[in-house]
Amino acid sequence: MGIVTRKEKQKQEVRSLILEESMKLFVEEGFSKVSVRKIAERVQYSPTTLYLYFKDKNEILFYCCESGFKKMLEHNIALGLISDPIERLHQMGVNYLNFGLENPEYYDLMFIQEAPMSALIDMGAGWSSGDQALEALKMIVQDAMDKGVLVPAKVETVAMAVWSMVHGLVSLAIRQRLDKLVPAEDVEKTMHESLDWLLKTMKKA
Amino acid sequence: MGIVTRKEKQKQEVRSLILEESMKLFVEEGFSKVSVRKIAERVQYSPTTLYLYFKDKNEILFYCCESGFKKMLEHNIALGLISDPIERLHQMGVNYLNFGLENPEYYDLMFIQEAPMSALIDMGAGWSSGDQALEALKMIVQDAMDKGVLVPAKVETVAMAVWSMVHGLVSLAIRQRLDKLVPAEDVEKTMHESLDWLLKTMKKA
DNA sequence: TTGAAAACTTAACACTGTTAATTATATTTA
DNA sequence: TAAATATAATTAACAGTGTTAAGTTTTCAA
Repeated sequence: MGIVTRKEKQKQEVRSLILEESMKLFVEEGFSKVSVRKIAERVQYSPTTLYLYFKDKNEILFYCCESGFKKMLEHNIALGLISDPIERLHQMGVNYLNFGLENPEYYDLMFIQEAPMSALIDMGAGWSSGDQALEALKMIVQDAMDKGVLVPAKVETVAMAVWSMVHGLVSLAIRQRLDKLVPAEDVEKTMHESLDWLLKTMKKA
Repeated sequence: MGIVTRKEKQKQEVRSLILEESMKLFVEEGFSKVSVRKIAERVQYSPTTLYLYFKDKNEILFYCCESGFKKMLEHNIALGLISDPIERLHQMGVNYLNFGLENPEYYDLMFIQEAPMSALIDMGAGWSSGDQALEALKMIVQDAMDKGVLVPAKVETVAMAVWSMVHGLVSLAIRQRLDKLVPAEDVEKTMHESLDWLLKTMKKA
């Protein structure tokens, strides 16, 4: 349990502190409006110290996304209880919409911003919790086909369609593009109607 | 012919010049990497002069979007020839995907960036060409229902679903999120398959 | 030709992400 | 315990950003 591991632990604590405070700031003010100096002030370190723990601002953001995915997975824990795959898929979609609308800044970071992905590419690392969520989606689709409640098709194709649809809804809503289609006060309701429509439509008659 | 109108015309020319060069730069390098100073250098004016023609950088971007929509509408001129509404809707979707994939930076400006919309809100102005495109979409959906090839539903709901789906596909692709679902080289093909799937699925049996 | 109005530029402010060089703080060795 | 070393954190600086206020040049009418 040498001294080396204790130091390692301290280092991890500083890292976590930076990530926590960064996340708070990102959610409060949005990625682009948060500067390294602002984060540094919050964690009571000099701005340049952050560069000893992270390669750059993008990398900080990237690690924040991981916690966003965990938050998202929490929304889905109760999902396993639903046996009907279509119903489960539907609830998953509802959760997705709710997560996006309730945490627009999180959602922005995770799915709209360019930065996290370029950080990922620079690092050659994986996207573990993100991949996990996608696997869950694919499994439900597969299950639905196996149980014969969905017209057979390539799993990836259908999964992509469903994901794109809910992502499209959330990201257009977040960027205020959906007000162009229906009055602002009806946006949320219509989003859910669109999701309902899709699920009803794709369900095997 | 008054001198006042000639001056007005000159002013418009400078405006157009700024917009043209800005658009080129935005497409070449992406919005966030283009600075006011870079634009100014291209148009051979001092940076501050741009502020005599536009309120701020966002407003420049906003006016650039208009030309993006015109570009998009061009993709759709041949559409009127297709009589089957589902087929027409399908082709519209294909055009949308192609436009997005061929002009990712344009697409980014028009549908992903936050800036143009906040400029619009500041101005209290409309989104004329954008609205136009959405009207076209709604009309096709309406037409399809009238002709009985689509299960009746609220037009806005279906239009939102379709738009969200294609937007979701393009925006996830642009941000490299779809590589997480299928190998990068299969992304484009699978996107089209997803669109095909949606159209086939929603078509009244 | 003078005076006013329009067009444009220079200088500056308060920021940004990031790097190199420097100082302070622990830890290890003699 | 004192000196040497390695680690951690800082200061100073660079080159850039959007934007504003003040000053200058140009254009045009009286």
